[in-house]
Amino acid sequence: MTTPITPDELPPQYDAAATEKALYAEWEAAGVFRADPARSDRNGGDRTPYTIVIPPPNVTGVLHMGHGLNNTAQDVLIRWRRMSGDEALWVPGTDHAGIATQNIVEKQIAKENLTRDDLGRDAFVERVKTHVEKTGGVILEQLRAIGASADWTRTAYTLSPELSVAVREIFVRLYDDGLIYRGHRVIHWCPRCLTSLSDEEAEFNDETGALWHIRYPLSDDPSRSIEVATTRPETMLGDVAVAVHPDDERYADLVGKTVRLPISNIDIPVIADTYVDREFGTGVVKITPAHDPNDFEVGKRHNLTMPVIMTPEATMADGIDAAGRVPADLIGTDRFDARKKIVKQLESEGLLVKKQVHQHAVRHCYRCDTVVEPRLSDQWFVKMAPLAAPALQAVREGTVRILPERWNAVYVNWLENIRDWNISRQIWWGHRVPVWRCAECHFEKAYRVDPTTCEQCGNATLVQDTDVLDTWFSSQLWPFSTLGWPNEKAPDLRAFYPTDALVTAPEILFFWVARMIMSGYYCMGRSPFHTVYLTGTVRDMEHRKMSKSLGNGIDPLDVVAQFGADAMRFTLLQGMGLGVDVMLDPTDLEKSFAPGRNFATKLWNIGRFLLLQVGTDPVRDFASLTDAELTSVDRWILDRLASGISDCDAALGPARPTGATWTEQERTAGMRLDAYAEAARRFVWNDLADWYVEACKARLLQPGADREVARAVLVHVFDQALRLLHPAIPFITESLWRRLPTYTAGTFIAQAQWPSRDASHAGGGAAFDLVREVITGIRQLRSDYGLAPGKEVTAYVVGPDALVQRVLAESTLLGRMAKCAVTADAAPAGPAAHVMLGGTGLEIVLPLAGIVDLGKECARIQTEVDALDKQLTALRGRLGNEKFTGKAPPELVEAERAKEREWTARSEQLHAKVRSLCG
RNA sequence: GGGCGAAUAGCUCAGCUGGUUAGAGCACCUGCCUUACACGCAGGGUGUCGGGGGUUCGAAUCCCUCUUCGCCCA
Repeated sequence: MTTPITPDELPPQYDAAATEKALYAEWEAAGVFRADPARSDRNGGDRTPYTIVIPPPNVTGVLHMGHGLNNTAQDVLIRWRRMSGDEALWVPGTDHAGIATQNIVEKQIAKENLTRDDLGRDAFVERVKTHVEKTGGVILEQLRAIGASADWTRTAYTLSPELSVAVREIFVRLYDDGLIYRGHRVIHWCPRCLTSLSDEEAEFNDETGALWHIRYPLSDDPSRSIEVATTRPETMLGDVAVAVHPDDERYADLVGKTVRLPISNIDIPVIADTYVDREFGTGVVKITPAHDPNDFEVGKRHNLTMPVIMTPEATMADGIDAAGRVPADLIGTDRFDARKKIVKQLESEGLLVKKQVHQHAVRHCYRCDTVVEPRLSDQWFVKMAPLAAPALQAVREGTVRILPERWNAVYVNWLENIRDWNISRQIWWGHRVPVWRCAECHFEKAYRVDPTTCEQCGNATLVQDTDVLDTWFSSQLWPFSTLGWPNEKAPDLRAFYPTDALVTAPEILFFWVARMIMSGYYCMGRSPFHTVYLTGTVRDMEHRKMSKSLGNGIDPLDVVAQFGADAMRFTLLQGMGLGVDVMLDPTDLEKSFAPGRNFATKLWNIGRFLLLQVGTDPVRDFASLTDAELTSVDRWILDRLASGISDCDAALGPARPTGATWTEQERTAGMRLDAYAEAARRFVWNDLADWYVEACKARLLQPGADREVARAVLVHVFDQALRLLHPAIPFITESLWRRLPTYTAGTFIAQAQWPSRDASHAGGGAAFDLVREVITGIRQLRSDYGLAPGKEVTAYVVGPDALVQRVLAESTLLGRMAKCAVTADAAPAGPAAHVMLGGTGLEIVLPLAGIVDLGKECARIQTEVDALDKQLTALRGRLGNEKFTGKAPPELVEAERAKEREWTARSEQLHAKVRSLCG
């Protein structure tokens, strides 16, 4: 049963707003996106699973164009595999985003003049929970608007009870394996967020700063001094030594003596350590063990004290081991103000030698952009080297491939030099570190279930660690925690792990991707996926990354509202070359999304034509058509369809490695989403619309057997085209597909079979290709000679009889598409324009008395033959060169010979024409 | 400072392991509202393949070098 079509129902412009929401609701209600673990062949089913886990957006986030790009890519893959018969699962969900979410709520309560300490831990966490419940998940709703075909029944959340169990489980395992430990060292500290950060969370920014050269007088001889250089003078209050290189003769006699630390006025030793770079600055380094990671190492080697001279908020204060170091007038001063004051004081005391402009990289908090302060503290760390080993091997041996390929080296380099991961954060929003310590006997242990009494001394005096875990500690489990881990028997886990492709931005290769691979091996013994596809970045016309702070973003929902989700998706796909950034103009959405919008409309109108012309009457079963019934145009479009399908398949696949690891060839194959979009577009627009639909118009007007053949082929080809395009353009394809006469009620194109190449039609297009050349040739002449578009002309076809007949057989088409009658009669004498068909001997003569100027026609052909002869001369030169014929591959030489024969024939044909025309 | 990548049409990019008359989309130029579509149709390529050198019968493609830009890491 099909819905009757009225022209009103199909306006010339597709109305996205009226269609998309309703269609999406239908898909969801029908469970089209729901995966069933029982159908996975890993659970005894008959389908190969194909799984993607979404990079979970921040729970309070809103959709931006980066999400649009990323999720369009994932949706194309998942829809493609779903149609290909895989048990396709796309797991959606959100990340609790510890620091980011806590920051938002802290800002909120700041408006009420409250701090989190005013509320207290429990009340604050409740407050964040409430906020998340209210605003969280908006982004998942927005993903539906762009057509994301995720299985919403499996929506996950990194802070859900289920995933919290997973976090506890891996923590305890790592702890019991000795891979989680408490470390006392200098870490990156954000004085605004008041938490430590991992190395990855403290991002480098290149900045122009200053290098101050400061004189530290010798204690026993203030007339002599040693000069140090620093970019952070305020830290000198925490200096415990100055260091020189042991082989540096300049300072050899000073090692062992002490110098007087200015401002604080205490004596500190001069020590020798190979850490010092003799070439940098003065070759003397001040050692501040509590406020610099390198100095910390030096301090440990030399058994130095480690005074902390700042508060967590980075104001100056006497902290641990720092009594008497910070002068009274600096206490409570912000670090940067203190820097100015200290420089000023040094200057007035004549201890400032000079100030140099200095380019250096300064670490900033990735969440609030505050300058990170290195700070000595106790933190929990994960020992990474043992975890990194299998993850490194996975990429090296090709179990996991990273696309674009160049990221492989970046990944390998990072893992080879991996450092332990600081996982504790001094915030409240997140998974609390599951370690309890006994206040009585100090026994300490990590627990899966909250303990009540100390297992060593039996006292009920256990206190839980107050830190929470890095958000990425829970995200690293995402590919298996979302599937039911740690329950190894969970049906989803068995059915869908390992997953297949991971699609994300290169920025989080280390934050997230590498850690998922490591934890995948640690917890599951296998890599969580075999393909990492790193998308490009969405940028504006000045190539700046789109961002909230720059205000150069584009809201995907605006684009959906104006042009439809299909138009947005297609535009993004076209720009999505492997590793290529996508440029869009936030000030001109019309221009930016015109390509997708135009194609969406084109597709809609092909459908409109077809539905209105073919009608709703039953069509013949395509399979029942005999070869004899098909016309040359039918054979041509079926040939083109076969190529189109191959092109799409080659661009997208292979979906997975054929063996346990990717072969050299497979490793870089597929995932060319732009090539897929272009191949499908080219087939639909340039082949189907421009030629086949035009060629069918006359056939559809004439009732009879051929009309039924045309209807059947048209419907079949369009059905196949819609399927090819569905992953890219889900909404329009679905709404057109259900209106086809072949539609079965209750079915969805989203679940229809992906087209497979029908080789029986391959190569069947040659006959019609000749006709296309004739039409194109005539159109060129018409254009060259400025014939009015409506002006009918007569073409006289000259040449080999078989070819002449072939052209005459398509006279209706030539009349329609070239406004040209054809005849085999002898052309009348007089000026005429000519089309010579490459090497076939076929010639089309258009007598155009009064229009064609003999001189111009002569010159036109002369130009053509000159260009050809130039190429032909080069070609003959090559073929005459024995070094070429001797060394080049034989098949190439043969191809060149064939080309020479063809060009020669054509050249002769043209030369003959020139002789007859130009005398 | 270390490593990696890129430079091809006005713009964004394809051109894989050397061999096609160097391509696509957008933009642009010319002519058309040919009843599916002007968000369209027909025709048009507008290029010193960043500069210089080398290897080769043959280089956009490989090597060296310079210039410019980008990314990752410290």
